[in-house]
Amino acid sequence: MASQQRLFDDDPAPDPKREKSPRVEKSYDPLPCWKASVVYQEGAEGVFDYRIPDDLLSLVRPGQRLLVPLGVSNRKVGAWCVGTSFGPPPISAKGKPVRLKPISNVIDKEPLLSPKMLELARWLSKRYFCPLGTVMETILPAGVRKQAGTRPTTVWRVVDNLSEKLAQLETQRENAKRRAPLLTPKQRLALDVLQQSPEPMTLHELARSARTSDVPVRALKEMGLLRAERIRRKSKIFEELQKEVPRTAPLELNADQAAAVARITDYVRTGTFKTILLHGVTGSGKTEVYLQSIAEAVRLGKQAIVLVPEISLTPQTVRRFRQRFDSVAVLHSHLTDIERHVEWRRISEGKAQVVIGARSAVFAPLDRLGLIVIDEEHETSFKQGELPRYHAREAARYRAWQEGIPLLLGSATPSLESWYHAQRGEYDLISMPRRVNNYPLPQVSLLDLRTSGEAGFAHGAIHRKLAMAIEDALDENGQVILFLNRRGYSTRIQCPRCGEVMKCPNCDVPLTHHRTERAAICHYCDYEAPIPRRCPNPDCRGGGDILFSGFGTERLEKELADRFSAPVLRMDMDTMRGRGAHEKALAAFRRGEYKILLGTQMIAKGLDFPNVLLVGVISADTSLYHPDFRASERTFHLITQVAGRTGRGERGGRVIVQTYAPEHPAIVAAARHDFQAFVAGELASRKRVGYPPFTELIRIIVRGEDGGKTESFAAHLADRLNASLAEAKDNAGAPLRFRLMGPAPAVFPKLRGLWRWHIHIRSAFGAAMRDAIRRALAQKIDKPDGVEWVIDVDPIDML
DNA sequence: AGCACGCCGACT
DNA sequence: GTCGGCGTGCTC
Repeated sequence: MASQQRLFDDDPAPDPKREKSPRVEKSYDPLPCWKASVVYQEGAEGVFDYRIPDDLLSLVRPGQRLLVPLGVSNRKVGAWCVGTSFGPPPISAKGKPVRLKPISNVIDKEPLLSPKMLELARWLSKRYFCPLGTVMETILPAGVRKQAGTRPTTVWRVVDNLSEKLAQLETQRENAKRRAPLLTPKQRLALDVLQQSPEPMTLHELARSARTSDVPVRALKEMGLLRAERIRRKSKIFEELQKEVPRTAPLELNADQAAAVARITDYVRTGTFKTILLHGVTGSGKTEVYLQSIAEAVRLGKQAIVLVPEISLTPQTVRRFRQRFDSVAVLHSHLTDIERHVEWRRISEGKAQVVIGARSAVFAPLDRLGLIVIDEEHETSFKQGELPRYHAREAARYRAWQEGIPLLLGSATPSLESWYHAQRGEYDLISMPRRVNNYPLPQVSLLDLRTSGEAGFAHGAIHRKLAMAIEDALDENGQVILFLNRRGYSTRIQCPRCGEVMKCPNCDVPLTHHRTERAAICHYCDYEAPIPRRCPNPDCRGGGDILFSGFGTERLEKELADRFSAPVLRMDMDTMRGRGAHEKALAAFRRGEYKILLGTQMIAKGLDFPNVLLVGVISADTSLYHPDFRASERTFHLITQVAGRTGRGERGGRVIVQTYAPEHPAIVAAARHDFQAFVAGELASRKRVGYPPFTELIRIIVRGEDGGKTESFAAHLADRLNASLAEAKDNAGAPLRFRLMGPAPAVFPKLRGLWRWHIHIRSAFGAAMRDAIRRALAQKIDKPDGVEWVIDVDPIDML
């Protein structure tokens, strides 16, 4: 402490805090060493390097999670190893070499993500503006991360130098002049059992296998003949056997299907990256094409991923795959953490031939991939609505490219994006324009609500002609599906005198009257308010009853019950809460316990009931006038998909579509089953206005409690982006074109109590646009408190 | 996300 | 003068 001696009285007293870190640091010797590059599981963004200490050198590999010290306190945090290298430490911003801290420990013994999955993660991170650590956390299911269904256990094996050890003990025994043999018969037996066992055992297991108590086993342990090992063991549920499903033979293919399978398997056999768009009308037998194409991949010793929309991932779908393949793994959001962990392990151990699942199953850790299939590829549920806002179709394309394998996209109504690429010859197009068994597509008639003679919905949601058709279908002992994409009872609660509509205080959207809940409910934030008796507006306090108008499924259900004697099943988010409710309801409908099925989106797709003779669309226009450039496309998809739910048996089927816009191209085309006409018109109009698929689109949403702060920050962001885009344009060798619009108030300017502004950027030069945005965001952004913002690349939700 | 640093006002 | 308020910025 001599150095702390004070030379002058006015010298500052030595600061004890400084003692530990002397002002003059010993210069750090930047010797090259083994380094691990990591990204943190949460917290700071960016890649950081750590020194790999010698004792961990053989244990650390990319794709593993590590425990590393962070910050001055060196608290231990989880991090993903994204690379290892030998070399000098990196240079800090101040120009000095960084003093690398050593890794504390490994979390996983083995890498959880392969180098290829790491590459995929890097690509996702860049493309969707998402921190790499967050992407890694998404790729690995939560159940695996938490090692759900396993617990740490001590297991024992026989020591390696057993004979030596025994000889030693024998000598001791002789020296002690003990007459009894070294090991009792029970001990001898237990030791033999453990020696024979390929796996180490717990003390309890060993005692049981040797048909004895734990006394002899403990004795062996005391003698030092057993060696302990700490491992994570799977709990019972993990060992649960996969249900045996009776095998069925492949169906006979028609000419279209056979040709499709031949084309697809050609790419599978040669191992060629190619995106194939399988355009097959509803009921054309696309699933059988998937099954037989996958069967070929399996014959070649390869594996397949099948992505389906969450909603159609029913036990029936899964059973169809289980009937054809020995080992099918299933991944979807309704699994428990443990179930998902079980499936993931089976997959990563190479035991699954086919993985079927929703969006995130695109990350299934298969290493002999031969084919990826995306069914209903136009479905918007393949886009994740939160960080990372990836599209499974794009992630799948990247994987297919990585592996050199085909990606098969199937749909009756392909997305405009995929169709456009097929038109340009970038994707292979395979058409199946006929239904299996040559069943005709159902006849679709439009019911013009403007001229139907009954003004609006005043007399109910079901018009005379539709009601008659329902009667006919029921008379023939058939079933009916009615589609109405609105939950609740009445969609508008209004004062008859002042006209005030009851709105959500957090979201500024009209509240929906829900009868069962006896409340006015906001469909965006779940705000609930009691139904007022009279107008709550103090200036009005008007007389007369509150006016309820607009139809939801709840009200339609009541109308059906009043008008028809047939049993009615309602399926929407309100009636289908809880695990398995969906499957149960559909099974009951299949058994014929219900004659009429009415519901929202969730009944529009995938259902296959041969006895459905009539499909009714209550209001085709609901989705048509959204201020969203995809409104037409969505409407077309919906009507086509719903219509496809009938005519799936020998008895045929018909469709009635109630609409106020019977001339709208999307509705006309859907009624004629004319996809070609629809896309031709829609593509032309997208081209005219410069929207996808002719440009790529990026949306930036700014949200905040304070409307003014939110708006001004959005404006600041837009300025910054504009500057960066302009710079990119100037520096480019070729002419680039970017269009930035906004900031403008979002379609719902206030949601969940937050004001919302958005900015849209479009360009045919997607990569250049993303680069320019990346540069704009690389600099520090002074974001006011209480304001948040997100980037959505290729957004689906434009509201 | 946590933690230190630092620049301002209230108090011994 | 010193304590502590929390805004700012860094973490290998």
